Amino acid sequence: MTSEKVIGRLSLYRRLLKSQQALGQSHIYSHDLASLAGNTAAQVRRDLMGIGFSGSPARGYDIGSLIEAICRFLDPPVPQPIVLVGLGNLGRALLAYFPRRRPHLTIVGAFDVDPAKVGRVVMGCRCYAWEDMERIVSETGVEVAVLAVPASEAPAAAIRLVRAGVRGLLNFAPAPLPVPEHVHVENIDLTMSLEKVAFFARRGSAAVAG
Amino acid sequence: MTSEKVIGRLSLYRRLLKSQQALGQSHIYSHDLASLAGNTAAQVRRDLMGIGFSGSPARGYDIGSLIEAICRFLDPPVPQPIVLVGLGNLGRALLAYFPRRRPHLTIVGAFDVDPAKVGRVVMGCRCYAWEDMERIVSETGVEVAVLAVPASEAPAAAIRLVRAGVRGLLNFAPAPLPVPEHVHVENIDLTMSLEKVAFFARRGSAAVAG
DNA sequence: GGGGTATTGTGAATAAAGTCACAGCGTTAT
DNA sequence: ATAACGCTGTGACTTTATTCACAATACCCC
Repeated sequence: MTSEKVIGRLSLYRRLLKSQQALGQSHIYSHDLASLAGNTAAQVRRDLMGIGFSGSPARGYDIGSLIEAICRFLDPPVPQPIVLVGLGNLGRALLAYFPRRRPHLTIVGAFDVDPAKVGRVVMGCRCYAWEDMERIVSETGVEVAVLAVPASEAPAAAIRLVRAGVRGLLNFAPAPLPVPEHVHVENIDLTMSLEKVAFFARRGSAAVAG
Repeated sequence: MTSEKVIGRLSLYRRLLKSQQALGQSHIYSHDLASLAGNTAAQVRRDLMGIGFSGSPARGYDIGSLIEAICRFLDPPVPQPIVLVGLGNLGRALLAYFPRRRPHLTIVGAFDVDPAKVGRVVMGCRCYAWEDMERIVSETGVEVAVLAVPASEAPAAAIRLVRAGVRGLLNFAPAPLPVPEHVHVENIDLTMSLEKVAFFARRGSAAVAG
């Protein structure tokens, strides 16, 4: 009932709600949230039903308490540290992209094979030695890693991370990761996405995908 | 029958097949391709059925002709030019990531609001003036754009691109794009993906998503 | 206060995606 | 030759995801 897709949409709803809140709105209808999120009112209502949140027929949903409810549901009870593996162009862009200190998800360090990068602080994030990865990850209890290394390095890095206790990987390398059942892998395959867009741009198709 | 997801998997199959080919293999079984792709043999067979490709019961699929068949299906008949909009950290990383000259999809230029970047060549790609976007895009017949601008700029940029003839957008900005029906938008929402991974890392769930 | 209105919450229906399972067949071994 | 094997191609089925549609509800206006 709380599948992969629902989690993604809840995260999206939260961000949209925050931006509406910043605009001064206090309530929102399923219909309006749906049009911001690019889906249907029925889906919004069902998703919110899934986390047990109720609105009022007259005012819709209270934005403040809805954000709070989504946070309670999505966020870890205690802040969750994350590491970035690979400080190439993409790794640096990701550091710049993610706010230095998200409330509950913080990138606490980076690793790179290049010894020249070790010890340096890039975008406010310190780079540690490649060999120390297992030790640091397991000592600090990191359970989520972002993999931004070349495809050839990705499988080996994933194995090392999993051995050190990682249970979730955000993988930008176009390579299958040989991880055990209990590890969640989210692949972001840029080439695939670009090819999909190019394909559908030629067809007259309308779609919005996460 | 040839849905969004199938297209994504075909693109993935092609890459996996190419790498197997580079390793010297000439044939592959649905079972083996599935394990590379992280799905099931039945799904591989059904996907290939969708593009009308047949293998042999004894040898499986001929890798060379399968790649060719996927190319015929996925690739544009004539090379397709692409523009990158936004030359910040992420834009530069994307230029570095995509091979300078993919066979059928080539990034032919970039745009940025920053006048200091205009005229420069970054990662082998020339940056043009922000104001010239409509003109250049429509004159060169570009139909696909990669949006790597801040969320606040994305909707306006999307509108301008669509007006200039763009029919497909790869959008990295966490903002809904107000585009007409016929324009295909593929959203890559990094924050959402990271939150999903963090969420499932705490559960004991196994999944692979594109 | 009472009727009208617009919205929520949700069971039921529909659609989409993925899996099963088996007939058919080329290959190989005997 | 012929039998046995293991794969593909595919109809039927299962599961998952989404939409429909409507009763229940809170509010507003008169």
